[in-house]
Amino acid sequence: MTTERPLRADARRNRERVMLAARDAFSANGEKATLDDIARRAGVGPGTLYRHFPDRETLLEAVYRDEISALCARGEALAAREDPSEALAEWLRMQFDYIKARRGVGIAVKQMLGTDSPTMIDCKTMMRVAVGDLLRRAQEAGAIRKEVEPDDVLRLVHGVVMSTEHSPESADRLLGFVLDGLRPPR
Amino acid sequence: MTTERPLRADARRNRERVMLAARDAFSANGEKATLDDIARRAGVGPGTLYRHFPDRETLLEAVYRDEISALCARGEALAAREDPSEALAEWLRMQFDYIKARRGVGIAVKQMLGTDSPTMIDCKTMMRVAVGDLLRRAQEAGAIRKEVEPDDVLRLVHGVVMSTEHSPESADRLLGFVLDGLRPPR
DNA sequence: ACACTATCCGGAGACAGTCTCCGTTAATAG
DNA sequence: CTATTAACGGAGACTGTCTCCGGATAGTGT
Repeated sequence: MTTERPLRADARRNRERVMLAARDAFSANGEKATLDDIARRAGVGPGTLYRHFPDRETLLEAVYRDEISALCARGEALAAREDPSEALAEWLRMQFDYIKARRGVGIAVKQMLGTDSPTMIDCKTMMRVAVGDLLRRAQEAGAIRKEVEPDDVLRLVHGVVMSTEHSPESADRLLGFVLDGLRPPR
Repeated sequence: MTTERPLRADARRNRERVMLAARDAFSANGEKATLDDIARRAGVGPGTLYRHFPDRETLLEAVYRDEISALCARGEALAAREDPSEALAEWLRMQFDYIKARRGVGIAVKQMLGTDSPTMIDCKTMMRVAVGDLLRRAQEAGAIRKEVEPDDVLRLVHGVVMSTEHSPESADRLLGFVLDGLRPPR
């Protein structure tokens, strides 16, 4: 067990600042935001940034994790809905909105999606749990095929989101087709 | 009209070499292949590489265009098949194989998919034509909904390919769902 | 309030990759 | 064979990533 000392006040503050600046920079400039620039915007030196986040990837992961976590939390709130099919669809739509708003983050994360870092595994797990719940309800209501798995849904929606990145107007249309494909063959 | 002088023999040869080296490097190392390294592998100086391809993007586009072109040619051959539904499915499967083999190229291209460079527009057009033909036949055979457009198919398959990049075993499964979603609601 | 020290800050700079400039080489025309 | 000029290739400017360490400061004990 490593002794978990709490961060010093200034350290915590700086860490927070960097993450905010990074979130904005990645959202706006996508993957080509420079780290030194993020440090400058955050009002800290490059050294400080790199101490908190050893490399580009770590910083990106931290930002991404925050966002995913928020997304999953909103998913839980939806679980209470009466119509399970609509709840699932609504959650998927939320993901679209997220990607639209944080376009750059998505792209940047995409590049390192293969890396099985603990953070990434965490994110995937969070997502799986969130969608799993909504999916199960929709299946029990007979709106979705029994053999569909949480990962299937995640991958499909992820795929549609990615491929409609530059043509958002067709996103709903495609999502519609995909959802139709998941319904039980009557 | 710019006078189109034919390339000098050595220039043509070097250009070819660079493209080969680039294709291999991108396939293997993905987006992080360095251009100077590609030049070295191709047996030319960096200056030569940059004269033929002013920047990273141009080189990538050239490689990509070649591959897409080959893919479309193979699509035409499929158009002769008897079963149009199967021909379409087969072509989509070919795309999977391509991406699997040239993983890095795909990733790298993804990052600049927004750029509406002439080359990219060309590639999209080629693809649209290729899939349009197969799609129309499948629709006439009643295997696919009438309202589905070529772009829908391209985006969907592109999405599935992207999102199963790291879990190829589920690609067929997902493609199956997607195709089901495109079939006429009976 | 004061001093002490573990912790943290920040910027100079090492290193790597992208791309340019220009003197040299060699393909092609006459 | 010579002249012309397209093309070569490497030295190096520039930019972004990341490291190192002297100086500053929050937190702690007195």
